[in-house]
Amino acid sequence: MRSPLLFDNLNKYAKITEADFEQIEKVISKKFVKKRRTLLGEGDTSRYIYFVEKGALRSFTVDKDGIEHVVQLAIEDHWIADLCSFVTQVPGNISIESIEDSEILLLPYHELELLYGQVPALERYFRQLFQRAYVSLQRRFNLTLSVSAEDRYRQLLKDSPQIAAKVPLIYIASFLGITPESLSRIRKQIFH
Amino acid sequence: MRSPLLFDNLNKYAKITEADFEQIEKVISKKFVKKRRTLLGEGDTSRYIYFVEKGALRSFTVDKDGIEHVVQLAIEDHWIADLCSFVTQVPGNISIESIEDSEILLLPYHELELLYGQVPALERYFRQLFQRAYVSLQRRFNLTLSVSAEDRYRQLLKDSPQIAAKVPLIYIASFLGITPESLSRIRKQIFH
DNA sequence: CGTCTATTTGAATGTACTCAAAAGCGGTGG
DNA sequence: CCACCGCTTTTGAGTACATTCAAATAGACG
Repeated sequence: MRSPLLFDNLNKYAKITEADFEQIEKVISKKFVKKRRTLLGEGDTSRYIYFVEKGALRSFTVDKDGIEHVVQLAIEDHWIADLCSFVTQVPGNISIESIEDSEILLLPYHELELLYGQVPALERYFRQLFQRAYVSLQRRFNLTLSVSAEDRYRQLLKDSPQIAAKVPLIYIASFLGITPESLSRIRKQIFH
Repeated sequence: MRSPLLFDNLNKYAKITEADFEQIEKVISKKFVKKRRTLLGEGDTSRYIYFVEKGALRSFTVDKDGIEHVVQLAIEDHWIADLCSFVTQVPGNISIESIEDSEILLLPYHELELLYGQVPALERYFRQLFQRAYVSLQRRFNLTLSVSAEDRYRQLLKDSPQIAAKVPLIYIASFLGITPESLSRIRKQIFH
């Protein structure tokens, strides 16, 4: 269960000692998933928050017409969850699925709550994580309202080149709030 | 500085005793503002989080073409702030303005941080407030991507009839992410 | 190789936008 | 009290960007 990737990530935003990390490791489990596997279905309560060690995941909702809307795209070294369901521990309407074969760390809700008391630095880490989530969502929402689909795609290329490079077009289009056809045309435009 | 409205609001989500409330009251100040006054300008650092006792406020950003985008509409009994700037205490890009003559309570950042240590129930209250802010933003974003402008307006009529009733059309249109002209036509459609 | 999924292209359509201008509403000062 | 001014709402006409529907092509995987 040694995960240098997670250890370094935690230390990017908080000071987590080796002893702290051993505590954390005890409650984390690792999962290998194949491509296109559902980790969390609509109506499930999110028991875990997921840390991507390798691969890529997406979270999405399904609207009344059956159209999927990608809420989040997560690659290596990032967390993903239905935060709404995770923090409230009630059933949510977000699904989480692997985009490719992936390796994931699972951090369970109740154990995390207990750990907060034992490892204060961890609470700071997650409080900041939630703050960043809010701020980045607000920024993304703002972009969606104020700039064209093409500029939003250019922004994504700049902000998250790794995501733009490895995630299939259909999911990126959905994440940007446009159709795959539109993004295909935008790409053609940009790259001649 | 007695504010029964705030006292009741705090007790809706946490158990705040009379003694707790006296502590809180000490750091709160009250402000009367005329219509169309700026409380927080672009580039300011948000020293306060505002509680609306009476009237209505809006927060908004201005994009590169000078178009305003309403981020939040707040009436009586609601908080409003540039949460991004408030929690980080760095300059933000959100402005806050009164829509009509209003009475506002100001809760300052540093005093709130200190109070957290003395009144644990207050920390719980604000943690939950931030969580609700995140969840409601996610929901709004989702609606913007998945349903038509007309359905979004109908949703607003259902969720926040008081806002729909008293806030001028231009701000509601901006909040919904459409032009005033479009909302005017949608309204005509709905109300014959 | 065949099937399933993803991407690209074309053509027609539509929803909301821009621009322009008129009408309505409200507050202020002469 | 009325006239004026600024801001808001409405209406009209033309437009643009992204959508839908349909179908062909390309890739991935067993």
